[in-house]
Amino acid sequence: MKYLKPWWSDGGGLLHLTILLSLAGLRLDVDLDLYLLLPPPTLLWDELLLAGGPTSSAYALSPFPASGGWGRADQLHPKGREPDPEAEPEGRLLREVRALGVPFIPRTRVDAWLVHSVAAGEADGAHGLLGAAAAASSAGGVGASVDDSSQAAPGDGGDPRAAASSPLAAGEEEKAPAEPTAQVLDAGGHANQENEVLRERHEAVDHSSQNVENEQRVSAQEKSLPQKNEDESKIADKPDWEAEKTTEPRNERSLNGTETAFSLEDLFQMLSSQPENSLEGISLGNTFLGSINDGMNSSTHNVNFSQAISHDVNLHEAMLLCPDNTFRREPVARTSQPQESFLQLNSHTTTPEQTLPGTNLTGFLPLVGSQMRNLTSQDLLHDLDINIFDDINLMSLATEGFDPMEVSHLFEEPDSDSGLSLNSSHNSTSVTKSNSSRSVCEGAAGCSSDLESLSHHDLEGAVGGYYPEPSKLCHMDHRSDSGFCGDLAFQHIYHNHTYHLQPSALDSTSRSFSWHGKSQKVSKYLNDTDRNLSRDERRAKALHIPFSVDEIVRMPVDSFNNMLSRHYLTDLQVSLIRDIRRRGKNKVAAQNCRKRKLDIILNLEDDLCNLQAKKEILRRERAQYNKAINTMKQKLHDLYHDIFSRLRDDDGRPVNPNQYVLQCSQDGSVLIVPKELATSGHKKENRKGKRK
DNA sequence: GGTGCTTGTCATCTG
DNA sequence: CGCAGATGACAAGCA
Repeated sequence: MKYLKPWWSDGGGLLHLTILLSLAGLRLDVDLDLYLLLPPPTLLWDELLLAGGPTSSAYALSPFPASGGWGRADQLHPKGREPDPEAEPEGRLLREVRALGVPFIPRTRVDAWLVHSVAAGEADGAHGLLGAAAAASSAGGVGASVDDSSQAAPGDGGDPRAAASSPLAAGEEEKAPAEPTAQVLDAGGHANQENEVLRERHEAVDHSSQNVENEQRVSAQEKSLPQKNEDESKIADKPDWEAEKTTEPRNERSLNGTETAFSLEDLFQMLSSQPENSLEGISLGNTFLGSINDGMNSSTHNVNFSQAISHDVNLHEAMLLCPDNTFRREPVARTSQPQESFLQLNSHTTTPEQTLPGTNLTGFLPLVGSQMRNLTSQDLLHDLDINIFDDINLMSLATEGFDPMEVSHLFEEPDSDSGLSLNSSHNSTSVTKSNSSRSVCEGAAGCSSDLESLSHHDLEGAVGGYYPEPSKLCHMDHRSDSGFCGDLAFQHIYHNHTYHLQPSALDSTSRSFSWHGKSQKVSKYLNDTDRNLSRDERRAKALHIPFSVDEIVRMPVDSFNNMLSRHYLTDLQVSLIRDIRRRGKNKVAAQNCRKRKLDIILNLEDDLCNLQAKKEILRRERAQYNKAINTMKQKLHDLYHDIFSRLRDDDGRPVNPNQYVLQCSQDGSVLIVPKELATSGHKKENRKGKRK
């Protein structure tokens, strides 16, 4: 049995924690006790271990072992029983952190992991961070360095810091083998160990292909996991989009693990190198959007910053897949903490019930990555819809004149309108802002202490305006479940990014518009201007409608109604939205109608030309026929007189054509008949014909 | 300023 | 009956 070393076991861990917290300037009013109370996110792997699955040799990664060291979670915290934080070494950490007066205390596992990652990465270099990140991504999202068996076992009561070696050393010796991703990430120095671990796993699952490539085995293992693990089978039962998010990213990370490590390190180097403006130093717009663009352009190098911070997803997954769910808070408690709204907004990749409670502001970094890791091509579009812009909101908060005290104040005062101060932050603490980042911030600055203010920011993002009366505008149901909030956030944030397009642009955009593909909105949004807004757009801006006009118009009926029902909108807003939709629909209908009318007119003109041509042809034919008829009449007349000129009666005198007519009988003989008889005979024949 | 065209909007009809 | 689309009529904007 091998145990993982606690991240704080590194002597520099706490120092780096302090550094990070200081440079971040954040105070996230963390209840570390709660954080420490959370059961380890390793139950997934514990389940695998207990099930004798392929991870039987995997290390359980837990940042919350009872002994203060990384250890087997099942030995650390019996399922369903929460450890006493004060009785555990973590309490010392908490006390030390508090004693240092650090304004930032990780509240959540994500925070802790983030801090830990930075600490490990700075202490160990890129590799340490890489290993931690890899382990985090692989073993349930908790970055960890693997200690050898000599490390203090859980529950032995040893001081983890005293017993710990550097995470790097531990990581160098034994990379967290909980998932192949870690080996892929650290393939440089641990090929043998990787193979060993993989071999063990394959033996455990009686896998036939032991000689295949590591990647092949990795993929095979990953494919076999859902079949052997009950928890993962739940993932398979999820909808496709959800299943993809829970399964695909592993391959993604495996493929891009190296880039992930670099990006992650770069991220935190930026953090470290710019203490005062650390968060601003992260060119969110560039990094984030760059990742988006990369993801859209290429599926191979798409994940930059996003992937680097994506490991938290496994933390999510591991926690979410925790069978006993002891770490979850009750929904009531969840709703009682407004700051969790951000979590809910950020947890779309999971089911509403799977949201990670307590994820605070710092959680947005990994969460961004969690959604971005899949954003390779098509998935990017969908994930953008649901998740990314939520994260933009959060990250933009960091880049937009981020005032840590203000933010902490936001978190402390859920009902205040302090979220609106984010507007003022545009010209307050922000040193320099690129246009792009500013656009992002304006469009998606949705981080506030409560959902209401969040919605206001989203409104701002949607309409690019301000909030003269924020409390009267859009209201979001933060009392509803997290899924609601997630979807809500997805909707209004997603709406942000086509909003200021000119009608033509909107039209052109909307033609390629897909409810599952909105990546264009990112770049469109960056070019956002208030110029040439239509009347409805201005109206929407005035009322802070959190949706784009184009979207309001083009949204399917069901989606439209669903959208209205899911948002707390004033009657005025609803009325305006319906008017916008009606006018937009009618505008399109009028355009279609006119086009159709023009088409009809053109068709009629064409028909008229064709008919005139046909008429002319017929007229000419008629003239020709009449001419032929006249010719034949003339010939017949000539022939008639020629015949009579040659006829002689019994006396040898010429026959008068005025008294006689030629009559052809049925047998072909020609008779000379007096006209009286001929006319009477014709009458009789006519009568017979009429009788017949 | 008048004119014709385009476009948006409203009212009404239609399926 | 409600709704979305179609369409006639009107007005505004523009060249």
